[in-house]
Amino acid sequence: MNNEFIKPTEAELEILHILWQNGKSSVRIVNEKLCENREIGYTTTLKMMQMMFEKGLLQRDDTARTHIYTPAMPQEDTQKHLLNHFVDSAFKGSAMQLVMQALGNHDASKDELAEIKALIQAMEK
Amino acid sequence: MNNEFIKPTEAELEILHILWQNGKSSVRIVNEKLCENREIGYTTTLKMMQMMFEKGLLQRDDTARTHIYTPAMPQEDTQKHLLNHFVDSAFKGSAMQLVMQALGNHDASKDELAEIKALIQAMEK
DNA sequence: AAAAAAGTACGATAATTATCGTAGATAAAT
DNA sequence: ATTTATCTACGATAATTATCGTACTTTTTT
Repeated sequence: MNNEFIKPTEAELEILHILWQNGKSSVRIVNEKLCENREIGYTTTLKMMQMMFEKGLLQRDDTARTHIYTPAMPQEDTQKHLLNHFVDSAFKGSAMQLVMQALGNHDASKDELAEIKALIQAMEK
Repeated sequence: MNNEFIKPTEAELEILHILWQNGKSSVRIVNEKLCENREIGYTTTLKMMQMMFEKGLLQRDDTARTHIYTPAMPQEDTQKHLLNHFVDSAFKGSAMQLVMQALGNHDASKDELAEIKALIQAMEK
C-alpha cells in the first residue's frame, strides 16, 4: 500500500485550493488565478506543479501538449490530514482545546451554530 | 509598535511546548525532554534556542553562565495566531468548517462536550 | 513562410531549516 | 593542580522551498 500522506507546503496548498475549486486545469489557468492575489511568474507555477506531480500531490493528463492537472486527493481528506497534524503540533493532540479556541476567536452564523449543535447532539449518543 | 507575529516552525514549537509546560529552563533541560521522544544532539538544541532568541520567540537571562530561557509569548496567544494562520491556509478562512471537521474526527469526553455547548450557548446571545 | 505566442523541461539561485562539530571558556571533580 | 565535564559561540553542511531564466518545441497569427 502507498498510504503515505505528503504534507503540502503553503504555496502548494494555494494551488490545491484553486484546483479543488475550479476542477482540472492547465498551468496557465492556475497561474492566472494565483496572479489575482500576488505576482508570480508562469514558470514558477509550472515548476511548482511539476514538483507536486512528482511528489504525488497532483495527477496529470499529458496526452495533449497542454498538460491538465488534478488534485490527487479530495479536499476533505487533505484537510483532515492537515488538521490532525496541526492538532498534534500546535495543540499537543488536544482537539477540543482547538475547537474552543476556534469557536471563541471566529464569528459564526446562526446556521453554523445550529449545525454544530446538531453534530454535538449526535456525538452525545 | 512591534506587533509582528513570528511563526515558529514545528521544531521550534516542540521547544515552546516544553517551556510552557516546565517553565523557565536551561538548554540542557530542554534537550533532555526532547531526547525523550527522539535523538537530538545538545548543540542542536542550543543552536535552535539561540536562533529562537534572536527571532524573538524566546527571552533569556544570561547573567549566570547557564542561560535560562522562557517563551516570549504565552501559549494561548501563540496558539491563537497559529490557528488563525492555519484556518486561512488550510480552510480558506472557514473556521466553522474546521470546527466541524475537528469535532467529527476526534473523540470528545462528556465534560468537553458540555463545555463546548456552554460556549455555543453564550455565543448565541 | 516568418514571426509571435504558448508550452514543457531543465538547471541555477537565494532563503530557510535542522543538524552537528570544533574551539574556547569556566566550573567541578579527582 | 590537572583532568573532566559543562557551557556558549561560531561556522559548516545538507535538505527543502520558492523563484525564475534559458533553451527548445509546437501551435497560432500575421
